[in-house]
Amino acid sequence: MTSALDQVFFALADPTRRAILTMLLEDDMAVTDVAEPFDMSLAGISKHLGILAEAGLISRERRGRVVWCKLEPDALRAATVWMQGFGQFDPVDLDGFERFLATELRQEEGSDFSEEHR
Amino acid sequence: MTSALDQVFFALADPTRRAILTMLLEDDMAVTDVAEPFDMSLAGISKHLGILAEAGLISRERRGRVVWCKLEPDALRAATVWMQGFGQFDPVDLDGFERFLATELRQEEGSDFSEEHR
DNA sequence: GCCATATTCAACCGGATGGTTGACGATCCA
DNA sequence: TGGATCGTCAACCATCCGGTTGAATATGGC
Repeated sequence: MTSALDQVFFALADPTRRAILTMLLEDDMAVTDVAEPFDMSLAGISKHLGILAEAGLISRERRGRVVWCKLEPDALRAATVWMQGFGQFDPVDLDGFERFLATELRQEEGSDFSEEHR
Repeated sequence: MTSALDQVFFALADPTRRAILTMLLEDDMAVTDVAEPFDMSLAGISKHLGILAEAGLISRERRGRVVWCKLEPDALRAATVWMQGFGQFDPVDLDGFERFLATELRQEEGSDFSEEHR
């Protein structure tokens, strides 16, 4: 039996999947568009999306022949609560987040997301 | 190159490792005592501790023949900040944490931590 | 109906994970 | 010195992960 926490943390442990979540923060996206920046087969991305969906972090809705992916940030709540038990952290420091995202992206990108995710 | 975020989330994705962190919330512990509640070899636990230490979530200090494990909650900061970018969550709700911990432990324990972690 | 587009499924592969056991290195104590 | 305790290391094993390719399944447009 894998708990919800297992699935969420596991999903977050992969840089490609975190990058996808970050992209979805901007707006809902079609699978093909999600895949575009990555140097990976569409099937590969589809698997990652499956894992994110399984963890509840995104939802997928087919509209026509396009499957739209939508961020479901509520799935992070349990994990956040769990982590908060380990210390008082600055509540919602969005500037800090921006800075952090910037460095993470710089780390994980080549020119785009295309190289060395492992 | 595995980023710090990779390592932290990966470390948190395992219920045994989360249980260890929860135990260390109470107090520093010797490796043998950490291992005691689990139905797993000492070497197995030692590996988990290695992963937690690698992620910076705990530190280990040998004093005499005993190795003491200490929680290092600061390692969670980056991960927390990252997650906070995805939504406003209740700032530091310790009651919620207690409730959550309770259910998690109920889920993961048999009578103690001894059965079915996978 | 037919072809192109969008996405997933299935099989496969190398490498990583989570666990084991057994030997080894340290340290304490009598 | 010798024995017991504490912990890690090394080798091994089954399973899982992240990726691939190629076929299969919708759906839309002409």
